[in-house]
Amino acid sequence: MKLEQAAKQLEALGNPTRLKLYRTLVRAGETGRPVGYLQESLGIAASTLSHHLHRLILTGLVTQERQATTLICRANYPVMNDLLGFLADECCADAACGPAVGEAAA
Amino acid sequence: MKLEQAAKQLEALGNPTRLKLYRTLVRAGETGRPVGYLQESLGIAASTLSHHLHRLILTGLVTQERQATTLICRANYPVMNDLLGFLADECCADAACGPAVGEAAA
DNA sequence: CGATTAATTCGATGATGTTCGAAATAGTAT
DNA sequence: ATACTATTTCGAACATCATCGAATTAATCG
Repeated sequence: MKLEQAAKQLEALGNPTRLKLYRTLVRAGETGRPVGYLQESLGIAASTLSHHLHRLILTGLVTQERQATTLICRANYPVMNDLLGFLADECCADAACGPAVGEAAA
Repeated sequence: MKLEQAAKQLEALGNPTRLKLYRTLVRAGETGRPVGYLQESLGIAASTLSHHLHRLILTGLVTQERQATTLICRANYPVMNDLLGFLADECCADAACGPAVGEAAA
């Protein structure tokens, strides 16, 4: 059931700390950011960050790759596009919506 | 801070029951749906539905209008479009994303 | 191997969320 | 006013979440 998956991803983004975290990664692009950088950047305990990262990774919104001792985190853009598509599809299934939103699902 | 507002809306949609509820309203269009209809449709206790509706209304995603003894609920499309715009903006601020998503923010 | 750096897991605590049934409220019609 | 329908609020039980510090694991380098 696709709805369950979408709900999990929305819930993952529906926390201010995680949304900031995700935004940071999205803005970082393909380069990604090391966990340590994110921790300093957000100013939270390493264990708390690890917890939030884990949740984002579980939903597929974020990926990790090791580089020696540091872990590089990256936003998973296709997953976000799927989520936007789901929302746009739901939004425009039967109803008239704002301009151009339907395009996101294409 | 716009991010806090977006996080609240995402959290509101990030629960399977509420996402189903919201989807039903979105598909109903401007006609909307009475609370009683939604309750039967979702098969949950009236008090539970009322709780979820309240959360959606607090974030601005849903509106209500009285018609005699029944309350008509409607999806608030502009709010959803703002949310999609926020996500698309974040997504495409510095990074290359999938096709056409940038259009959702226009 | 031993030391060092980077990040996660563990364990605990307080806060918040989900759900229900029962009781209360809002609105209408007789 | 009374009765009736539609919905919300209340109170409670159980589950999940957010956060931290301390202890642990993973990976490299001397």
